[in-house]
Amino acid sequence: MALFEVPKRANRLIDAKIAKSANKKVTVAPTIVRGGGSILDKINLIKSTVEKNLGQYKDEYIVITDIDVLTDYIDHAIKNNYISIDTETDGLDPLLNNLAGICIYTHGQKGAYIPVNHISYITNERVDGQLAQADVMRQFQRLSEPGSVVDIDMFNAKFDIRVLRHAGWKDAYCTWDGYLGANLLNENEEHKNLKQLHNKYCLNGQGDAFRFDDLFKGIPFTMIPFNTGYLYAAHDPVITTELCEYQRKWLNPNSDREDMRKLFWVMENIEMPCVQVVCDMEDNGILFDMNYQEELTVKYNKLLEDEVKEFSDILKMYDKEITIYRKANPNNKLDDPINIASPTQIAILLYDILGLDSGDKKSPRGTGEEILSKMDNPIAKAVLKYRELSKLVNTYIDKLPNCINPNDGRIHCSFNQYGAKTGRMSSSEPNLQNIPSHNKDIRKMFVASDGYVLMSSDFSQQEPKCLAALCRKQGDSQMYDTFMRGKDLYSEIASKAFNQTYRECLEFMTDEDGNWLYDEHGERITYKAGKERRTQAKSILLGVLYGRGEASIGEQLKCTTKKAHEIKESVFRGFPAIKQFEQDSLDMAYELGYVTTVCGRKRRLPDLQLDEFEFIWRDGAPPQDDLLDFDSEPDAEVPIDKQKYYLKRLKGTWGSSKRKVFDEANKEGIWIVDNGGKIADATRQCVNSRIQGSAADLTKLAMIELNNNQELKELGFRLLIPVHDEVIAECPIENVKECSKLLAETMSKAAEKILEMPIKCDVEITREWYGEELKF
DNA sequence: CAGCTATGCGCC
DNA sequence: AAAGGGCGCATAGCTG
Repeated sequence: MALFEVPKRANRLIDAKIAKSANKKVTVAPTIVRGGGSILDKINLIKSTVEKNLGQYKDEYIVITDIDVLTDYIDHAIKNNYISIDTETDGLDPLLNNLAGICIYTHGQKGAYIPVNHISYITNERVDGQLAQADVMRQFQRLSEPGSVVDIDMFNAKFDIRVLRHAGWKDAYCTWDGYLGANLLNENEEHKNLKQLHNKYCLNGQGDAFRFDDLFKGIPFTMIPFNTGYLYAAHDPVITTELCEYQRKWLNPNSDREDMRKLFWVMENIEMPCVQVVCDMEDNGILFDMNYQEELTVKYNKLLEDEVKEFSDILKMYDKEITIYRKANPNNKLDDPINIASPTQIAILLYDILGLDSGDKKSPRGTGEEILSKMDNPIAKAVLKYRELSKLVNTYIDKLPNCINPNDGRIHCSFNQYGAKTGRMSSSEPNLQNIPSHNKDIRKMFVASDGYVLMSSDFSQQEPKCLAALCRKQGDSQMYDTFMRGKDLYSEIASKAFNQTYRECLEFMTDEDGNWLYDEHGERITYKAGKERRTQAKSILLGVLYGRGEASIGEQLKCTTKKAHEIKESVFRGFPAIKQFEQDSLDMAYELGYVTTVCGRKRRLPDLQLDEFEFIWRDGAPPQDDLLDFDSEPDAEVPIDKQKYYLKRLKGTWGSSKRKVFDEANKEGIWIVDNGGKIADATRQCVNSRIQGSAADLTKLAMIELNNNQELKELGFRLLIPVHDEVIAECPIENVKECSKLLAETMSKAAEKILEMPIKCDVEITREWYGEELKF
C-alpha cells in the first residue's frame, strides 16, 4: 500500500510555498517518485549527496540515542539557561503529522539531533535505537518546570510549539522567535526563511549555496535514516541561535537607540506573548456545519448553473456578430462556447464585438466590477452575477469542506502572526479573515461547538482612535479631546468644518439636551442634513487614512472632484490636526526612513527618500563617437548640468509631455527613471501604516490579555479567529454572561492602556457565525 | 507538467 | 490627470 500516504490537504502547492518561506522541510509526498526511481534509489541518492556535501561536518553534530546523554544535554541547557529547538516532522500540519525528531543546541555542546519516530523505508516500522518519545518529552518538560524557565530560541515557533505540544510537552514555549525578530527588524526583508536570514546576517552572504529542500522533497523526514538526516537537521538549531543572537544585539532593552528599545518592547510585550495565542487558536479551530454546507452547495450550484445558462441565452442574441468576428479573426482567443470566467474573452466580446467603451482611460479593456456595473448591458450584468456566485461556490462553499480536519470536524486555519508589513496578522489555508459577511449564508457554515455559543467583539472606531492617539503624541489633542468628551468624531469634524453646531451634524435627531429622539418603533430618527455633513467629514477622514485621492472621494460622495477638494479644505481648516498628521508622518518617513505605530513598531518606507527622477546611461556609459576608443574611462554618471536641464524640462509635466522629455533624453542615450509612482505609493502608505499598524498592536495586545485571563480560561472561553479589529471566540453556553462581560472589559482595557481614552467594544452572541443574535 | 503573472474579488 | 491602505486565493493564460 501507499508508503507515503499523506493526509489530504486543501492545496498542496500552498503547503510547499509556506514550507519554503518558513524553511520547513517539504515533505509533501507525491504519488509518483520523480525520475521514476524507487524510494530506495531516492533515499540512497539522499544518503550519498548528504555524505558528499556534509560529510566534513560529521564531527560537528551528534545524534542522541541515549537517555543519559540527553539528560546531560538538558542539564547543560538549564545551567546555560539557554537552548534552541527545531523540530523535524513528516508533514506540515501539527495536528495530522508526526514528530520525526528534535534538534537542539546550547552553548558548549554540539548541535544535536534526537530521532524519535524514524521508520524504515522498507518495512515501514519504527527503527530501533531511538529514544522513546515519552522519555524525550520528560526531559524537555524539565525546561518549563517552575523556577527553571529556560530561554528558548526557535524559528517560526508556532509550528514547533504545536508539534511539541502534541508530542507530549504540553507547556512547550519559546522566548525568542527568529522569524518574528526578523520581521520587526525589517518587515521588507525579501527572504524570511532561516537559512537565508542566517546567511545574510551571520555569514555576510558568503554561506554555502547548497540547498537541501529539493533533495528531501517527496520523502517524509521520518523515512530518512537518522544517521544521514542528523547532518542536515542538527545544523538548524545552531544557526537559529546565531540568528537570534544577532537580532538581540539590535532588539535590546539597553540599546542606546530609542527606536530599538521600543522595538524590543514590541517583541517582548506583543509578538512573543502572541505566539501562544496563535498556537491556541490554530489548535482550537472552528466547528464547521457540514449539513448546512450540503444545503448551500445544492442551492448555490443551481444558481450558478442557471447563470451560465442565462449567459449562453444572452449570447444567442449576438450570435451573428460573434460569428462574423470569429471568421474575420481566425486566430482569435475565443473558446466555443465563450468562457464567461475569462476576462480576456469577455473583453473581446464587449470591446471588439459589441464595440462598447469601458469609460476608464486607465484600463480601456478592463472587465472589473467597477467598469461592468456602469454598463447597461445584459452581458455585463450576467458576468457580474456569475462572478459573484462563482466566487462564493469556488472559494468558499465548495472549498471549505476540504479544509476540515477529519478527527474533530473543525477547520484549523493557519495564522501568520506578521502576515502584513504593517504588523497585522493574516490567515490562510483557508483564509478565515475574508469569509463573506455581506451574504449572510456563508458565515453560518461556521458554528459554535456543542454546548457553546460564538461570541464576537469588535473595537468601535479603532482606527480613528489610533489617529487621535498618534496626533496627541505629536502635541495635537484636538481629536483626543473629542473622544474624551464622548463625542462622535465625524460629527465634530463636520461641525468645525462647516461652521454648524454639533447637533446639526449628527446622524440622528436629538433634543436640546442631546438625547436621541425615537419614532414609534423605538428607532432613532434620521436627520438627513446632519447625516450628509457627517458622511462628508467621515469620507475625508477615512480618505486621508487610506491616502485616497479627491477624485475618488468625489465619486464616493457623488459630487465633483472640485467639490470634494473644497470639502477637504474645509475639513483641514476646521480640524488642522488631520492635515498636520499627514505632514508629520511624511516628515518622519522622509527624515528617518520609517514611520512608527503607537507602540513603536516600525514601517520602513525607503521609497519615500527616492529622487523623483534618476538619470542613468541607457547603455551603462555615454554613447561614444569613436567605437574603437577603449582607453578613455566611461563616465558612469550623467553630468549634473544635463540632469538639471531635464529636471527643469520635467517640472510640472505629466502624461504625454512627460513622455516627450523622456524620448528626447533617450535619443542621447540617457534613461530617465520615473520614481513618481513609487513615491506616491509610499506617501499613502506612510499615513496608513501608522494607523493600520497601531490598530494591529491593539488587537494583538487584546488577544494576549484575553488568552491569558485566568478567569476566562476557567470559564472555558477560547479565542478562535481575529479579524483585524474584532475577535471571534466561543464559550460554554452557561457562562455566556460572565464571558461576554469579561470579553468586552478585557479588550477595552487593553486598548485603553495604550490609547489613554475610552474604547468601547460591542459583543454579539450567536450560535452560527453572523447568525441570529442570542439574548441573555 | 509545474510555476509564474495578471486579473478579479472576498474581508477589515 | 489621476491617485485605495493591508491581505489570500481562484481562474486564465503564458512559459519553459
